[in-house]
Amino acid sequence: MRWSRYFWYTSKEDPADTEAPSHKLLIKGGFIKQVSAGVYEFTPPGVRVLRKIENVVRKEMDRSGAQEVLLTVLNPAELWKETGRWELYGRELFTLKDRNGRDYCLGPTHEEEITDLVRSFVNSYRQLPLILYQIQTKFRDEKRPRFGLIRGREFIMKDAYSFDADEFSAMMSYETMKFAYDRVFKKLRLKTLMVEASVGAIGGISSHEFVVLTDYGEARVAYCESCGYAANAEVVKLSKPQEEKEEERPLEQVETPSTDTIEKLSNFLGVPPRKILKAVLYIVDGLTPVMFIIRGDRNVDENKVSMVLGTENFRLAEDQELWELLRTKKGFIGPFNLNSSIKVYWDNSTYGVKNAVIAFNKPDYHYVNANPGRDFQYGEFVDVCQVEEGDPCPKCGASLRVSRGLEVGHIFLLGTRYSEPMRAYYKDPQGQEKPIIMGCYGIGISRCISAIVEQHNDERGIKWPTSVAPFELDLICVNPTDPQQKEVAEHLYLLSEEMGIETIYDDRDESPGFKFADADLCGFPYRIIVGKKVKEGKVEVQCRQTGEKWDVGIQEAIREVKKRIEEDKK
RNA sequence: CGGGGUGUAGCUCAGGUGGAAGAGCGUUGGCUUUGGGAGCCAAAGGUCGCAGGUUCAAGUCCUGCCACCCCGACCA
Repeated sequence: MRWSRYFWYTSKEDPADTEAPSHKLLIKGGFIKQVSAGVYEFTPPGVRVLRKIENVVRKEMDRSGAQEVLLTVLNPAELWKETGRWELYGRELFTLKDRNGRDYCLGPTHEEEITDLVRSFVNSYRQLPLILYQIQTKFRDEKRPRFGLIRGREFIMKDAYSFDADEFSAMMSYETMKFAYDRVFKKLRLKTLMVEASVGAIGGISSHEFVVLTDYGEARVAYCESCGYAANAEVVKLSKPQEEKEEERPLEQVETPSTDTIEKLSNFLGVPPRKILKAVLYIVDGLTPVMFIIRGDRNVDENKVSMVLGTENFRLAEDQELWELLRTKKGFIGPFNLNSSIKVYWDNSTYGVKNAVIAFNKPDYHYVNANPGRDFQYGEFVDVCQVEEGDPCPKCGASLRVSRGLEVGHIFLLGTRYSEPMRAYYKDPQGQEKPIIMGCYGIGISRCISAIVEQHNDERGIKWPTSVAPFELDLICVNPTDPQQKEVAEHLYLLSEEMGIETIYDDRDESPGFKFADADLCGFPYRIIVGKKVKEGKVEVQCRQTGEKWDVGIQEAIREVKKRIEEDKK
């Protein structure tokens, strides 16, 4: 491809309104252009990267026996009503009506549709197992799109669905996908961590996420460097700590004016936050108050709360509700003198404290030196504590590391969540009707572009792994007005095409620095520079990943680059 | 959905206290230049996010709305 004719425009200036390196570089490098919040266009080079990723995924899916389908973007509401998700999915669902007033949505995921497809053809155990997949644009009306392709409202996803006759077979399908995912991410040069994930309120059986560690992810991931345990922070179990050994001091009521945060209270009393018992009041389903007591230096993990409550429909109580329910205000909530209708849960972290500070619903007062058994009674213990760096690994007890991560893949053994309500049944060898066991497996294709850039960039720009680079080779003619340079460059261009190298030939009439800067920014794995040295029969080869550069004879240049490209792609 | 911020040329931004719409980059034409985002000359380019209001006069002040970005809660 001759750059002078190619629809590819980079920017010298950093784009405004971008934060994440991948977002910045993809826009600056002219791979994508924003159309509205979370909606992006792909330019020709952007599409080339996208297609390469798709093809890596496609190849590994096909290799593991999955078969490609193409479902629809426009989904009729009826299917979604069959599983109840028309209501459950909530505001994330992009919905619309046709001219006759019939309801549709733009598919955010395709369990309903694939189940419908399968139930209409599969009716015998002989037709199972089966794995179908598609690569399709999805739509989710996200509350907050973020970081370019990392979280869009329109995005491209590979979603696969497995159909099995029994749970054992379903586990096999699950494992097959797990291995396929490992291969995919290896080929994309994405360092991922496979973490245990929440099976969520829909009650799946098993679930793992493939996570890229980066500050611009939205998942919190905990992992153990000593035993290899890794999990989404929300599923890491934290148990009761050792009982503290400390002499019990006499209980006091202390006036603690306007200490409405743990920090203020801790400073005011000169007591470390871990000795303070914090109470948090939630309102469930808009009416039922539920109180959680947790150690002051810890935070409530609302994902864990939803597990305890069995619903996601809860929120923190507002100031007015605190007054109506407890006659107190924020900072002075405690488990004392409560109306019996208020359920109180004690987080495991509160176990065994001695001489604690705790509020008792009297504004501007706290108890100091409160001790369990003597001054208050524990109730039901739960685990709603957000995991922090250094917490004990639930497998081996070593210190956990906690880090932000970007979820690029998710595998989920669904069971019969969809097949049951949609009556996707098959007849077993005994002639019994049974629901198909399903699994679903996603890879965020467009998100992977960002993830790769997050892991492969430097201050000059992107460093694409060869397997996904828009072009493998950037051929730069330093001075196209020099007939000798021009001739050599044209020759090498033709030769590279002949050798099957994907080459962009930078024949633009621009200054050398301009072309070099673009080469760095756009991240081609290899660069051949045709410049002054052609007089000595040499050109320069550069490798973007390693930064090495060396001169080679004009005749050897293409062959040498070809060899390296082949190496990279293994 | 809560909190914060931004909106002026294609892009990045400047425009105290109201008084003729600006710069750099990019674009177009010309000349020069060619190993790290070149130089000189000339030119084109604007619904100052939108709608109201105050005022002799609004990019600037007031009200409402919209869009986008960031932080939190949620998804690949």
